[in-house]
Amino acid sequence: MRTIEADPPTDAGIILRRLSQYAEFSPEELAFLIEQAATTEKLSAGAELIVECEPMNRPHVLLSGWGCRYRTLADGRRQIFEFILPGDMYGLCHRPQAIALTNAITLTPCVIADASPLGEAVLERPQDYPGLAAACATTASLDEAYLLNQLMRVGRQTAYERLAHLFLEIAHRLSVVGLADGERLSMPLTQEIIADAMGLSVVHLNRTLQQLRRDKLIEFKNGSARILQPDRLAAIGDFRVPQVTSNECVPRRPFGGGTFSLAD
Amino acid sequence: MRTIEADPPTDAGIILRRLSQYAEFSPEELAFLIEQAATTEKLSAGAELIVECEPMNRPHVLLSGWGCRYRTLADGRRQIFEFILPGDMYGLCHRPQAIALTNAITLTPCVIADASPLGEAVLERPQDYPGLAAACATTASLDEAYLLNQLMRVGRQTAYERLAHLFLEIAHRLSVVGLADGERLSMPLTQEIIADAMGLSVVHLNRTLQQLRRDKLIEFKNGSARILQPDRLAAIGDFRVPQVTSNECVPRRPFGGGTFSLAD
DNA sequence: CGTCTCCTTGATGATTCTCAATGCGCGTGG
DNA sequence: CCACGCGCATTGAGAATCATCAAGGAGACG
Repeated sequence: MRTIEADPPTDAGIILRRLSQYAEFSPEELAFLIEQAATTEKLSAGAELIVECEPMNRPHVLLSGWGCRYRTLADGRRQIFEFILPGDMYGLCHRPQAIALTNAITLTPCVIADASPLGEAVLERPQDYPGLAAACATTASLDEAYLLNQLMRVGRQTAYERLAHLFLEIAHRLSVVGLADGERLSMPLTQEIIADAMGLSVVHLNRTLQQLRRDKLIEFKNGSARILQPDRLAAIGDFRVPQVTSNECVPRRPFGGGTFSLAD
Repeated sequence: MRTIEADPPTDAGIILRRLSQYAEFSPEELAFLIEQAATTEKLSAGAELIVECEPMNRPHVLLSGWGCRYRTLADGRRQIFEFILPGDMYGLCHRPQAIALTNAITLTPCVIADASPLGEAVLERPQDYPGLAAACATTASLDEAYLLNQLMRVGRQTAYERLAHLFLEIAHRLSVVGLADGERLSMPLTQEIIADAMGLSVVHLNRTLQQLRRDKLIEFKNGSARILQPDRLAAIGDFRVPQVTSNECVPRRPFGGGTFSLAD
């Protein structure tokens, strides 16, 4: 299941690409970040990243592939809480002796990097790494924002609306790390996975996806998706790009719906 | 809507009662904590605590009353993310210049205390206040655990199961601060509020509550509830007491269902 | 060529929502 | 004191959403 790989394979840049969105880094911080991708590990799909109720060990960065955090009920029903996308960190927690609140697994073959030094720097000596600390705090807040979005979708939106919102959110997250252009994005999830994330049955999810395709809103083709009408999707799913740090912020207005460009 | 009150009215002890569950405090930390309840403020029901998309200002502690975090869709559908109970903190964020991801309001008349010094101590000088920092980290993790529980309920449980789980969770949280004994707890929520939290319509919530009463699982009487059969409720809702720091932790087993006593 | 995974479809039923109306307690003002 | 309004709980009826069960098809792969 696990293969240690000493040579940095390709993507150390994805960490930079991601985190440099959220703060300015000193040259030392940059060097420190690049080092994080020194030791990487390849995982096949279905590998355990985090096990619920066990102590959290080292924080990691996902360099490529998709993962998710989830929990199951006693009878096997599964709820996926959030997807872990390339450039995301997982396993970082402020609390000492923290135990995991959820499971996490890989959904596709993945490459991960041990980010223990980064985690330690941010938690133990934030004053020495202000840029890194700020960037990690921002990613943590974004994670919370995605979790809240997820709850909003599952709690108060129809299946159709949920999917519109989900695909825009994923497209946006992927575009931040350069894995989605204006319309096309990679979408390696099976319908069962999407269903477990959206709180739907596979059958109903399948039919709702068909509806989206029939309405010419999204296309799917062997592992990738194409957002055909981002504006209509945004209106349907009431999607807005998450805003976590103070800049402008469009206040919520009924049916106003901030227009959304996948390019940004 | 707001009334400034200089004299500490009654409950400074609730902060201690809550936080001392999670860490040992030095005498200085204790004194520091007690000071937090010096300036309190009374709010009526429906008062805004946090406004989405606006910069977060000072962190607070809720001393009495209930609040919630929520967001609404463009057409008015509301999702309540979590309840804020006596002893809970809100408005604390690691990120500088953070903007609020959700709204928060009071659901009943409330008394709040400004916890800015506490927030500053924990965020800026955690090494000087190790106990406080650890306790706040733990409460933050518990908040995340409650949010995940909420998503689990709404995404994968039936209305009946959701309510069983919710009431046990609230009973447990209240018992931590001494506001619930083994079976009886205060329950000042309207059905509309519970419905918005559980992602249900008011009508269906009403009928599901009746079912719980008919099944002799819970009783409701003018603003308070009585848990009649905690074990059966725990089995129905698949409830387990949240475990956030490393001690023993019952691993998830199909239909094993850790038994649950409200007393602890 | 068989097997496996995943997607798709049809049929049926349960869950849940919406609309609309009624009842009940409580405070307020006449 | 009583009528009234208001917020909240409750009920009935009908419809939409969504789940379940079961089966078939398409593609990948050894």
